[in-house]
Amino acid sequence: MTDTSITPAEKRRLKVRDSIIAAAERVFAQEGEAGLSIRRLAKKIDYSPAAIYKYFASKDDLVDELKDAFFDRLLAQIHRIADKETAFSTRMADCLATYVQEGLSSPHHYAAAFVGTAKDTGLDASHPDFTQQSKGRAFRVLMGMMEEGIDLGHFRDNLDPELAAKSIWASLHGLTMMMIHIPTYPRLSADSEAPDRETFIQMHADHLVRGLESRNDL
Amino acid sequence: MTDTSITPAEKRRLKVRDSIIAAAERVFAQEGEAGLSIRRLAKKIDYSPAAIYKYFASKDDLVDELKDAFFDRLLAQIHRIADKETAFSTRMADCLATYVQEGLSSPHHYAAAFVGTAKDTGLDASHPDFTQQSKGRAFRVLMGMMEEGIDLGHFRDNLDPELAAKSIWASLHGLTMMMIHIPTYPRLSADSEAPDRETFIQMHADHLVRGLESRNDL
DNA sequence: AATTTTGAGTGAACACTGTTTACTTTTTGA
DNA sequence: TCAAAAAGTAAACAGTGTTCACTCAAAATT
Repeated sequence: MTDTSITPAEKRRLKVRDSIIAAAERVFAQEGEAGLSIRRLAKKIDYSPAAIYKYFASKDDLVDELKDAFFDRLLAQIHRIADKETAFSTRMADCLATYVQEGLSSPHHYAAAFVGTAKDTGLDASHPDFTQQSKGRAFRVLMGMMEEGIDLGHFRDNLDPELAAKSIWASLHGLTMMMIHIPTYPRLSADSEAPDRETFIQMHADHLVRGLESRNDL
Repeated sequence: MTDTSITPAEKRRLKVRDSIIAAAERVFAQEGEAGLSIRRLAKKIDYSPAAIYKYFASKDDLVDELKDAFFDRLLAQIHRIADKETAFSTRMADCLATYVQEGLSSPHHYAAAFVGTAKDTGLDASHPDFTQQSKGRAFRVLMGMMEEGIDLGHFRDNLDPELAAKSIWASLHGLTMMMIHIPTYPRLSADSEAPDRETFIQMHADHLVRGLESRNDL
């Protein structure tokens, strides 16, 4: 039990590695990938640029780590809502809104997480890593709620849970991206009655849920 | 009438300018902004890199022109559908699908058009250029259909056309971006019954329209 | 305890990037 | 014809990610 097989050398190495990530995170959060240069990063932690390549194979690898960490946080927030035992409708709506809001809280992370990198497995459920990844796990939460909604009779029973979940996800993704890239979204003119972002997000979520609901007509 | 005040010199200048744009377009369409370098572009058209700066203030300016041209094409496609005199429902659904498909036909253009550049006016209707821009004009088409749908009684009459249109747009944008960045979207596993993209786009559009439709309950 | 081996860290270079500046050459208008 | 304007360029500046040969200190082995 005492032998955790972690030598002091490894401990030191991890410390340096973490300091690189921490510094990178600070820059990335504020300026995104464009503002994060290896040389700049090296200066910040008092190492040579080449040193960073002893810890990360490439800049992309380093940035991927930041993205993964972000998606872990996102997943945690989603679970914080999804695991509640509140009524289904509010739980669902809250989940959708939380997804967008968490994305907006780290716009650079969120946007970067969706531009395809090499090791990106997309949402291909057949990929071995899929269920392990935070992105995949976040999707499974959404898909689980989808199934619950269908079982409860809230949603049309002719829906394919996976496809419906992917449709919803796309819509959430779109709003998040719009709000990230267009600072004024969804403000109209300089009009007085423009809704704040939070209420617009809720409206959006409301539209999405309505699109799935079961009805008498048709 | 004969004096269009376009000198041979201006004509030549425009020819060179167009050749720059044409070459840039070819590279950009296939490799995106990352693959488009001024030096590479200069080689392709047999000019020095510095020459390009006699025609464009910056690379961003040049790329902006490509984006604008793309959005003009997108708008044209939208109008091709929207101006038809078919039934409202099919017209609306076709418009939404066309938007996504046109985005997918030029993924680099589409994705790049939404990362904010300096002169980007977003969707702020108060901005003087807003109605002139293709993006703004495309939005007005969508918003017009929104109003039509409400008038016809298809959509709930308590909807704000502008906000509803922006919600729909965000959802379309999301699906387009997902399909651009995740090559397998929305494929499930290697399952047989995975729908092709076109039917998924239609399903998505269907969900969106349903979310706006008027109903008896509630 | 001495010696070998491993690994951390580095300076300098490579091959790029967008952009600017000073300069030459060509074209145009008077 | 000649001055002025415009077109085009080579070279440099200030960056970028990355690699390589190298040093030096720490760990492992004898």
